[in-house]
Amino acid sequence: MLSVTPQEVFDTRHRNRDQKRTAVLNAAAELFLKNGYHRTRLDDVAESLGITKPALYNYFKSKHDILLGCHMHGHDLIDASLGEIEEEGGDGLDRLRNLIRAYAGIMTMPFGMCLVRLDEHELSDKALKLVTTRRRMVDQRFKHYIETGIADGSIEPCDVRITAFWIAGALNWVSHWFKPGKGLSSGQLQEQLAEDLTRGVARGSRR
Amino acid sequence: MLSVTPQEVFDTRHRNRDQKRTAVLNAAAELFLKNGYHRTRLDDVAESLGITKPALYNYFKSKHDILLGCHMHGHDLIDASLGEIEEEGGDGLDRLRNLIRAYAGIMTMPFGMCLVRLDEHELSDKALKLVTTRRRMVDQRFKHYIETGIADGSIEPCDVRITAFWIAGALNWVSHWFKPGKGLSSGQLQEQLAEDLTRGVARGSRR
Amino acid sequence: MLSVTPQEVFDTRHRNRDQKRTAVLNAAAELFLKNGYHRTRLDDVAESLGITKPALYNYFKSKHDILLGCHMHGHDLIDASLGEIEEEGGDGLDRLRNLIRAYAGIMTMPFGMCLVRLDEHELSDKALKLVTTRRRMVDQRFKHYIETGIADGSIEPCDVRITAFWIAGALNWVSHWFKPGKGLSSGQLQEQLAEDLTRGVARGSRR
Amino acid sequence: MLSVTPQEVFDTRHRNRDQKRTAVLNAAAELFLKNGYHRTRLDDVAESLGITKPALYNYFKSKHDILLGCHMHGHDLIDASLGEIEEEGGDGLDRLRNLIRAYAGIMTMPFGMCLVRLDEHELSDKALKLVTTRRRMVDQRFKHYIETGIADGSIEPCDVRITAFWIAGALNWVSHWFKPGKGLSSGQLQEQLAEDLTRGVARGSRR
DNA sequence: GATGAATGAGCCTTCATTCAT
DNA sequence: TATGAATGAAGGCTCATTCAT
Repeated sequence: MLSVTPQEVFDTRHRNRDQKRTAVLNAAAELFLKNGYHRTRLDDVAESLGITKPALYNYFKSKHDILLGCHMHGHDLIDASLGEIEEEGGDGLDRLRNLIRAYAGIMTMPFGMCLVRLDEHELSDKALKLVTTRRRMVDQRFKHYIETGIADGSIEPCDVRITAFWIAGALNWVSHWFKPGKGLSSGQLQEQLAEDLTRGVARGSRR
Repeated sequence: MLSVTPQEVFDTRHRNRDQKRTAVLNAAAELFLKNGYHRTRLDDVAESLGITKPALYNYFKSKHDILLGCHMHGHDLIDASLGEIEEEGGDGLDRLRNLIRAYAGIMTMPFGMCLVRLDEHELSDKALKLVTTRRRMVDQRFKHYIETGIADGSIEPCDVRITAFWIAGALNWVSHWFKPGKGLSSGQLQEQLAEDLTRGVARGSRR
Repeated sequence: MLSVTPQEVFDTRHRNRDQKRTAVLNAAAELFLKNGYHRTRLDDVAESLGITKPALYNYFKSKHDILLGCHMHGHDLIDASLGEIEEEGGDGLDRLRNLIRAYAGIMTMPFGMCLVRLDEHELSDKALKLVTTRRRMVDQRFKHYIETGIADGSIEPCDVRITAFWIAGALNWVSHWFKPGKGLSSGQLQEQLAEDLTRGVARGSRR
Repeated sequence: MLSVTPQEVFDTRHRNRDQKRTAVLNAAAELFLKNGYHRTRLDDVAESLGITKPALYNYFKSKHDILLGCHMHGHDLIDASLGEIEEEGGDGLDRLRNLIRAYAGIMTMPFGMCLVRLDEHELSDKALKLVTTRRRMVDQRFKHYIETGIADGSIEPCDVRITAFWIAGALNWVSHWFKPGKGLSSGQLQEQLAEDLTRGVARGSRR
């Protein structure tokens, strides 16, 4: 949680530049998710921050750049999680479950949702390559843990690519239907999915 | 396969209206998926059909209306499948597997992909309601079959809502990664997913 | 009154061409007056006649041409009246009153209203010249009768141009406020105006 | 007279908004009257002000809105006159003559001409209601003064509605034929019409 | 750094007119 | 002659971006 509201960030003149950048991204992500990238005008973003449109250009060089920022921020969240999971160790199945937990959690947060719900066609070619690369890294991690699990016997042999995709898909979709404060909490959901999505995958699940 | 190319449909002045409407939708869906809704100009759609932009207005009353048409067409495909599945019968698990097969197949086809990959924010309020209603019907079907399976003992008791969502999510995501002619065929994928996504759900899957 | 409705005119194949032209003009005039020239599409005109748009081009070569037709028809009505008034004779004041009566009557009829209420800017240069010429003829007639009246002593000396214009203006304006079936009838209005507009003009009206 | 030309108003970035709004209206009114509303493109209006089309949208939200602005400005002129006339007092006939003078003057000015010569069908429904309401207020004033005059004996009894309409019509028509610098001046015209249009109306004008 | 104003580029939509049957 | 379909031409409006203060 921020200790100041996004508007307050802009209240004082000489506040940290990164803080302001983040405030812009937060405001933009919220509006992009609510109304779509195209239906969100920079005026809307600026207004929600209590500043004016041209001021945004002090922190981002274009609207596309803000969109890219949202994606990058989302991926930063994922990467942080990936690091923690590695540190925690365990066999392939353990790590897969930890990844599912972490990824599911991210999909309940605005920047995580951005990764799935915002139209990637709006990214510039260069930006798209960046995003695609990072996305592949995540896919790789899913595959890697599955392969690890197969190798160490914690996971039943399977088509790794398909399995990784359907698990990732099940998780990505969370960003479309999860509503905070309604139904399960984010934490409960993480546990549930870690369990449900690995039940048919874990060793011994096949008769 | 069509017996005529999209361009040929417009070769003769007087041809079946529905055929032309469908040709427009096909062309639009392809471009929307490839380049995004916004980056696709009506000129592009028209050009790919060998006609001029205003001619499109003989078949659709706006660009938004074409988008809605894509969604409706996708849902028509789903609804047709839903009918067939009902006719086929079986216990809850059988039906769920049939639904997964059918739905996975649809997600490998352009109009199915449209349902997932095109930004719904571009739909008018009225159109969005239409789409949302039909989408809920599909969600309901997933839940219904799971409940049926629990009742008839073919499926282990579980959180129906969550289970329906993660299965649907795994399937929807197919529209993002499936590339025809690369890897598994659509048919193979359907079988694989029908098996994989129910393994942890079917009776006896829990020790 | 027509003995057939406009739609019926087009029912039989080989009806008089002029009859069809007139039917088109009637329909167009009504719509032009009701909705304005620009807001009236040729589709609307065609629909009100029970035919299709391209059929109109058998009788008029453009929408502008239809507009010109309305103007010409209106002026034909005036010219016919002018002829009758000349035949009737009388002194300048008598003729002026007859002119007022006739002109007021025409201003209560659709084609008369067209002359005043339709935007002349839509006429082509050539058409505008035609219309302007005929309009000047009418103005001339007003002036001529006033001059005649001054010469023969039936009308008090005055600024002929101004007088002609204000009388014509008073009459033209009828086309904006006259509603058939409400208030005075067209005939009563003609008498009233013939009296009112000449009271301050006739000999002896100045003390 | 303006102390700056219309173009100069837009020379500096930060100048009184109202001044710019008025400059837009002036430019638009001139072009609308000269070429008609439809044949005037916003590009034309912008060009005549030395700015570009979208800049107009800083001051008006649509082309229709500019048209409405012209009408409103015209009515503001009238309303200002109506206030002065009331202050000046006099009997019904005096006031009617003052009204004729003022109204005739307004009909020689661009914004006054707009009220009569621009096609009201281009106004939105809402705007049309606004305009119609104000127009009725003016009509009411004509009627009111005539009634007052009849009551105080300065005007002969007559059909008030018809009389008001023909006087107003005679005046409105000024906007169609008056050319500044040709023939009578605006002031002379006002006097002439105040005299001419009341000669047959004033007490004692009927024998 | 911030802002009010202005711009450039683009695209949807309309509709009179024409074409092909 | 009549029509369904197609087109050419045009113009209003939006909005990300830049300019000038």
